Amino acid sequence: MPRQSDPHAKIKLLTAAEEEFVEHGLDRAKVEDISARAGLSKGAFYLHFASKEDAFKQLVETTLARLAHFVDAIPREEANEVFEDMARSMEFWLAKDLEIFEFIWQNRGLMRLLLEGGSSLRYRHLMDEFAERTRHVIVQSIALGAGRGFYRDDLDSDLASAFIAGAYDRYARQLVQLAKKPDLEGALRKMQTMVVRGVGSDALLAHVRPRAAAVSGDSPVIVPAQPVGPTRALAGGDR
Amino acid sequence: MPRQSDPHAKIKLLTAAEEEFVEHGLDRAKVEDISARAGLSKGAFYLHFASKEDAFKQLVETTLARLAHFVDAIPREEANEVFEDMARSMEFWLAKDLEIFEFIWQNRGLMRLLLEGGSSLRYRHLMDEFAERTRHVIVQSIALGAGRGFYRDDLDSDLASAFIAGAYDRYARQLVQLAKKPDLEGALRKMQTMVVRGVGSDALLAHVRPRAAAVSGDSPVIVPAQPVGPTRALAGGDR
DNA sequence: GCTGTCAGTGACTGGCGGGTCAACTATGGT
DNA sequence: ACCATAGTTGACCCGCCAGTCACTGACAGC
Repeated sequence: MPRQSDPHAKIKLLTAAEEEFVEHGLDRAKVEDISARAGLSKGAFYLHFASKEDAFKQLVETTLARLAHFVDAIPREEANEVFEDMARSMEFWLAKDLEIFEFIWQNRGLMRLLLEGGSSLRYRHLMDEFAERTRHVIVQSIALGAGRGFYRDDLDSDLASAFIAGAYDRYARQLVQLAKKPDLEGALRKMQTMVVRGVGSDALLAHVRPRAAAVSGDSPVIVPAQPVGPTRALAGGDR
Repeated sequence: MPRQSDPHAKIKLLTAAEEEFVEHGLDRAKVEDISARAGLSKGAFYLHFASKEDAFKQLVETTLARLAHFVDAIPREEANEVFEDMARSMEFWLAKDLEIFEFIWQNRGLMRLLLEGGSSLRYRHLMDEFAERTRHVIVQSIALGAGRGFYRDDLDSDLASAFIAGAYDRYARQLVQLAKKPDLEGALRKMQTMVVRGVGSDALLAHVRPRAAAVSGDSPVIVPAQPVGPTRALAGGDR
């Protein structure tokens, strides 16, 4: 049994590959550069991966799988009776959001690549699949909340989902660009407040920042600079 | 003066190029395929464009310039006194949104490419520039509205902008995927309602779907199927 | 009809980079 | 020491495609 293979080789290659993909996108990342960055040769790369795309797929699939794991857990937990209580329900969702966005932060390089689409059009389906799967979980999860009068009854479900998804989606896109980790919990709490104001029933709304806002705790920032208006739609429309 | 050039050649090439770019992305679109689709030869392509990227830049730049035109017009129009009246102000914004989304619909092929990032990472800056420019216009435009008490004073401006931009951004992404043109005005009106509920002051809120919803006109759809909940973030998936 | 010009052509070139493999090297067993 | 085995290397091969250019032929003017 002569010569042992470097047990870290594959990990080093995956790390290097992620960095190169994030920097240049799938198409323009070069296998030579990936192996060089890992301190190995081109040949070594092909000992561990069938092709450049194979490495990419492994990266993306494992990341999305781990992300999906958080989502898949929801239906089970939701059978719980906490959902009879709106306040506790909101806390549950907040905790879920926090878990998910924490993961996004930790994997911000790859997530940025996926969200910004540097993975060439042929890989959109991976993201789409994940999205569809998530949507399905959400639909069944939330049916409960709907029955419990959590939401306004005059909503257009397509638009409301665009509305909610858009807000969190955009925050995710913003997050992966940051250099320093922000106060995730505070941000998600505020986001939840705005979303609930937008689509929640009056009953649910009562559980959100009960009355006046500026009491003490988590600094409701008053910012005259860059106020907000009903446009900015579009593209990277904001920072 | 021998031989006239086909006056439609460049237009045919641009059209074909747009289609190929939309289908395959910048990197994988082939100049041969573009010219073939235009019914011309590869050589003809290079009579009109310095390179493949040149054609791409021309397409993107002209489209973004036309889009920016709508946005740039806002500050001038906003000097108007309609902005003293909240209801008229909302109608103004709605009209603007409609104009912009109408344009997006008409150019959905290219917009899809830009939003989904099939243009290789090196062209993000074009979109980013546009976004930054838009942001600037919005900031100065809305400063007015803030002074007039249009918005809640406990907003975190970064998050509120993510919230608003996200909603419209997501709707744009959804729109460019559709095969059939939806009722844009109805959709944007509902979106505005949700957004205003999320960030508007109580005063502004009073101008939105005054009281109960289901009166007559624009069908407030009640949809038990796929209800909506505070999740779906993320990529197409939303929280 | 003849000629000069120039839009348009498409075979060809060059190089880039994904993927291969014969040679090389480190290691453990005898 | 020497061999057998398996990990590692990087020069090489080759397909692909952006970009070139000598050539073709349509057309205007005479």
